[in-house]
Amino acid sequence: MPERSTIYEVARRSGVSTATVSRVMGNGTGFSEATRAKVLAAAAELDWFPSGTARSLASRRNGIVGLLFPDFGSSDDVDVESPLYVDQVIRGAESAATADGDAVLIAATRGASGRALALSVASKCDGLVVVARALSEADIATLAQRLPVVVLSDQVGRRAHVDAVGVDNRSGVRDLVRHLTGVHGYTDLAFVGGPADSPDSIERFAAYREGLAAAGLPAPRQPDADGRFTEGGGARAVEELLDHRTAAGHPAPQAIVCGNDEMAIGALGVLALRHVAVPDRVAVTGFDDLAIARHVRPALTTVAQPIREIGAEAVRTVIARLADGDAERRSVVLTTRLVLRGSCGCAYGHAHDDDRTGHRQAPQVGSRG
Amino acid sequence: MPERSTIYEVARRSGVSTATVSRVMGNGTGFSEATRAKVLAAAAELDWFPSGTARSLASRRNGIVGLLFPDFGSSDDVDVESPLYVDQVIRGAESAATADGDAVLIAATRGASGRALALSVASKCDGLVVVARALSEADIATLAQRLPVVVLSDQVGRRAHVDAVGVDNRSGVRDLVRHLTGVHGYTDLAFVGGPADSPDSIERFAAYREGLAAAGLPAPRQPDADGRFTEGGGARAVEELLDHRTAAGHPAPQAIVCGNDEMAIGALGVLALRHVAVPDRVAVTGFDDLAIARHVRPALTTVAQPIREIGAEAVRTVIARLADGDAERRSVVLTTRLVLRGSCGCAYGHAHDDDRTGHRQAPQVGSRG
DNA sequence: CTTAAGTACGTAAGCGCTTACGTGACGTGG
DNA sequence: CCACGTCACGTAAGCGCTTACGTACTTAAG
Repeated sequence: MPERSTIYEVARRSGVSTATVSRVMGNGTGFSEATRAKVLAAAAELDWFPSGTARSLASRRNGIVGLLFPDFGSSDDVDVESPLYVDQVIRGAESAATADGDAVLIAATRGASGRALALSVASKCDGLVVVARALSEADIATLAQRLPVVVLSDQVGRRAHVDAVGVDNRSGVRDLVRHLTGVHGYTDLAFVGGPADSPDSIERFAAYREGLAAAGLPAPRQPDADGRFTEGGGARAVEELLDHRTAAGHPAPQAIVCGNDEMAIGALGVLALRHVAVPDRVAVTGFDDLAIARHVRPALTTVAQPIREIGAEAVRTVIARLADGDAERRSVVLTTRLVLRGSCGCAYGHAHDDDRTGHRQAPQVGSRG
Repeated sequence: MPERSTIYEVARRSGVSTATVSRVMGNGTGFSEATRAKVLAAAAELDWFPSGTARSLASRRNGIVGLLFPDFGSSDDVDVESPLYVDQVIRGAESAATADGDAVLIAATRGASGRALALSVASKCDGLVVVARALSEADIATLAQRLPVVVLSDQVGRRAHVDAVGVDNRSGVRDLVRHLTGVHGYTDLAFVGGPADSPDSIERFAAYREGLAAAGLPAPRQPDADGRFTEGGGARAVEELLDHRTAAGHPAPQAIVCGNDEMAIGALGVLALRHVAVPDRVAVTGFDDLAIARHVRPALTTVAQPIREIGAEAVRTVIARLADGDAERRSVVLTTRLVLRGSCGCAYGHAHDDDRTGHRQAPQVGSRG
């Protein structure tokens, strides 16, 4: 790389002070049109543009918001946990940040390396978005006293001094269970959960139980199987579920409610291998409404959540907090939506059916969640 | 946010100079164990960790590599172009960066806003990865004289002073066409291309022509249709293709070779709607081997490319260049691999078949590619 | 003509670190 | 006992910007 020029050279070359150069490149007031032209010309001649780093140090803002997410890929071998979810969050975050002139710095916490990585990232950002399970409570607390932190998909409202963005898992799952029990009349359901420490998984299971209770059906204390939120895990969970039932002399459940789409897809695979007809013999549902959900056969009935919007809203929340550090603590809860396709027993068999969906509500924003 | 403490307070509190604090927090030599403990204790008491920004300015390195990618989402309405491809690149980049203690700053260039965004991002990074079509040649040149730039999936070796990472599109597509013509005996093929300015699309079409020529078949000058790399675009392209053929009194082609998986999936949808049996009446193939390719029915025959690895390799190349700016220009070409599934006419009908694949070669790294 | 309010700058003091260079203490070989 | 190398630090000069403050000049009101 050639020697970089600095604001001093630009200032000298255009016959003004560095302050004026800075003003021209920055906020845009306090100089005449003629001066502006001179400065821009000098900058262009030298191929110069201001150093973001120096700018950040002087102005105490660098226009970077960090995004920390968990990556279980390496520890979980083939069953890479839903990169799709995080990918969507990333894209949403990026678009909200770019819309504001900021950029997103991403880093995955892998197991124990969390704290050091988090500090390193935090030291380079104005604010931070932390996806659930990426960081311990203690680490979040440490960071939160240095910069604005927004937590994603965690039990909204649990923490003091930390903003949160999440979705209404409960009403989505309740609608789903009501549909399964009410419309299809299933009475024998099973739930395949995600990791036991996943707030989303916990909430979804709780809502599943509420749904069963509301239908007058008995509800188990624990998920019937743990699919770890992965396709492979879901497949294994369903295999065990089926084997257990068989061993106990029971038939397969009428419906398998999965904690996310990936596990549901794993379930579909196992059921196909075992020649169990879906949805005729067993219905299967997911959660997320990933793009893939409409492409599997039968197409997956699921609960849609606005994943990109979660990422976007998180970044907006960080930016808002940056603008007003004393604002009241903020909890955003985005709504979910039941998406009916073939796998629950609704009209199926056609490729590229229009989805039949529940109604959509406006997002709700509240404080003290 | 409370007032942040600085290295000065930590130094005073631990009874050493700021230089020593810096040494303890940084490179890790030039102090005794006792001193180290004192400094760390003071830092912990004050909840202090060094400012990445200040550190960057002083050390002329910030451990951030930027990733610029095009986002055609907004301009293309429903047909968001393959976010999946970029998502994978991002994840690959992230993992390579994290492995090196760096982080990745991402930003999407949307249409004309490109240059300003690029400068803003570049000013915050040590080096830059630019996905094909994210930036103009001129802008890349400007940036390249300030920091290391690596271009992705572009015609490898075209630019001076800019490293590149790409895949061997040609051999993948040639293998594919040989399979289609040789094994299945198809003689009437059609090609659905991506955007005319996409280097990948151009290369794949060129290889398609070579494949046809090698089989002694006539090759068109242009792709038979343009599907813009999107699912919706692919669907429309195939509709037009079919209608054209019908209008001209010709039958549908025996095989439709699509420039990427998403268009192939769109094709599958249209063919299903029109009750054209795949692969019995028309075979369909893609390119990329996205996760979804194995889930559609029939499962998609496609050419796999190591997308994550592309992102990872790009970051590694940036880092290498940072370490040795005078090293020879570097071009990395990763290999592709034919993945045979049902949609080309090979064994089909089972869910979760094992894929049958071509052989895998070691990646080739060369210079002056 | 005087005064007050702008406007268009320039001066220079940082922002919070890193690091080249210097210093003193200590050990070691001759 | 001295010269010299090593180690553990301290001193202080930046890194390349932003911005509070000050100054000179212009304009308009009184």
